[in-house]
Amino acid sequence: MSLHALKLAPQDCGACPIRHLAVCARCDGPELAKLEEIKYYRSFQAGQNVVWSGDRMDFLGSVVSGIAILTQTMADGRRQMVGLLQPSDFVGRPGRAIAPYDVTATTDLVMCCFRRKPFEDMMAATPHVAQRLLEMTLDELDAAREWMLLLGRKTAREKIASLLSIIARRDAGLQAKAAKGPISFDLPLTREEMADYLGLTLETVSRQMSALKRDGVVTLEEKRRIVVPNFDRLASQTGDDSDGGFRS
Amino acid sequence: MSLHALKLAPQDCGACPIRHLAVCARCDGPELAKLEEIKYYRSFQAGQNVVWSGDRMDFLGSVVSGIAILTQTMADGRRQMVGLLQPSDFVGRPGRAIAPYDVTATTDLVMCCFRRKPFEDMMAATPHVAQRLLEMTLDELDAAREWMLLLGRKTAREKIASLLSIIARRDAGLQAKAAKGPISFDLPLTREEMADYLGLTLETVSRQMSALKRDGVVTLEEKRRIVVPNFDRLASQTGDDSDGGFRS
DNA sequence: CGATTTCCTTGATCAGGATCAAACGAAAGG
DNA sequence: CCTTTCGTTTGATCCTGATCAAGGAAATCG
Repeated sequence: MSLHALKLAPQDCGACPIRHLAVCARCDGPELAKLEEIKYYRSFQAGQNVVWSGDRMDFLGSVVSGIAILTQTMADGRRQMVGLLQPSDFVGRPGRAIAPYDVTATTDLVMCCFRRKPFEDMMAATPHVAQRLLEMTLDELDAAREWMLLLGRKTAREKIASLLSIIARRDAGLQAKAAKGPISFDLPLTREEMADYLGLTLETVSRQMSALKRDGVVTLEEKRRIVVPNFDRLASQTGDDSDGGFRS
Repeated sequence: MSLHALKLAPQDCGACPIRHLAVCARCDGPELAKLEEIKYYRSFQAGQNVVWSGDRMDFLGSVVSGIAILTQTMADGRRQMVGLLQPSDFVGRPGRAIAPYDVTATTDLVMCCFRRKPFEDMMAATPHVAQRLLEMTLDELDAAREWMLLLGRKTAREKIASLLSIIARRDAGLQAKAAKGPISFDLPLTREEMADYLGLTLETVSRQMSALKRDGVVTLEEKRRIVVPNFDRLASQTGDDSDGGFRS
C-alpha cells in the first residue's frame, strides 16, 4: 500500500535517496524541476519483469530501491545475466526505444521513470544530464569488462567468491566498512540467477557455496543469509589480488 | 617514413577517414578547429604497447587506422581481452588518467591523440563531444554485454565462429556486402590473442579453427588469411540465431 | 647459410564443471 | 491437513576444453 502511495504521490526530488548518485545528480534548480515534471514512480514485485527484450520502452529511469537484473537469452534457452542494477543505476538508452535485454526485479523494486521523449529533448538541450549519464555509462563499461575477465578466466570458486565479495562490499559497506568484524547480508539472487550471472550451472553454484561454507570462508543461515567472518579471507579467494590468501 | 611524416604533419580533419565516425563526428567549424589545435598523430608498430595498465595517460584519442586490443591480466598471468579497437574507436576516459587496461597495437596503428587537459575542458564547455562520446560508450557497453554472453555461455566452436563472423562482417562488409559470394579477410590477431579474447586456450582455438576448416565452413590459406565461402553457413555456427544451421 | 624465434598444429591425458538424477525443507495452496 | 511447488543440496557420471608435450613452417638474425 505504501508502494502504491508512492506511485500516486512521487516524493520530492530533494528528499530522494539517490538524488546525488543518479542521472539527475548534476541537475539543480530549474533542471531538477523539469525532471520532476516528467517523472513518475513505478513499483514492481520481486520476480516481476520490468521490460522484455525486444519490446518497446516508452520510459527510461533509475532504480530507487531494490535490485533488478539484465539478462540475455539465446535461442535455445541458455541465459547470461549482463548486469545487476542497484539503487541509482539507470535503465534504458536514449535514442533506442527497443530493449535489448530482459529487465527483471529480483526484489521488490521502485523505479523513477522519465517519459522518453521529453527526457531525450532535455538531454539534447542541457548538458548536465548527458554528462552524468556518460560518467555512469563509463563506470558500467568498466564493470562489464571486469565481468568479462571473471567469465573468461576465473574458476567456479573464484567466481562465487567474487560475486559474494562485490555484494558484501556494497551491501555491508554501510554497516562495518573498515571494521574487521563479521559482515552479513542477504543475497538478492537465487542460485539459478547467480549461475546465470557467473556463467555456471546452478548445481555448481550450490556446490561451491557449500565448499566455501565447509572451508569456513562464509557461514550460511537460511540459504540466503550470508555471514562473512573475515572479509580479507573472502577477498583472497577471488583471484583478484596477488596473494593467494596467505598474506594479511 | 610515411608514418613519421604523419606524426609531424597531421592531416587536415576534413580529409580524415574517421571524420564522421569518431568522437569528433558532431563537431564542425570552430569546434573542429579547436580539436585540430590540440591533436597530434602517433604511430605504433604491430606488437607495440600503446599504454600499460596502471600507467598515467596524458592523452585520449581515436584509432585512425589499424587494430588495437585492450587486455586485463590477473596476478598469476591469466589474461582476458576486453576490447578490440578498430578505426574510429576511442581510447581513454575523461576524468581518469590512470589506464585500467593494457592497450596494444596488433597491427601497425595510427592514433589521433588529444592532450588530456584541453580535451577535458572542451568536453565541459561544448556538448557535441560529450554527446558523441556517450553514444559511442553506449555502443561499447552493448558490445561488452554481447561478449559476456559469448564468454559465459557459448561453446568453443560457437566462440570461434562468432569472432570470425564479427570480423568478417566488418572487414568484408565493404567488399561484398549483400553478395552471396565468398568473403575473405586477414585475421588481425594471433591464435593466442584470439584465445585471450574468447576465454579459451590457444590450443583449443587452433583445434576449432581446424575443425571449421575440415567442415568446410572456412578455408585457410596462410594461417591468417580466412576465406568464408558462405557467410550464412558461418553465421549458423555462432549460436546467435535460432536455426542450428539447417535453414537458409 | 644455419640457428633461433615466433606462431601454429596436433596428440595424449586430465580435470573442472556440466549433465542427469534423486531427494530435502520451506512455503503456498486446496 | 496433505499436496504441490520452488529453491536448494548432493551424488554419479560424462564430456568439453585445459594441460602437458612434441614437432612443423616461416620469418628473423647472426
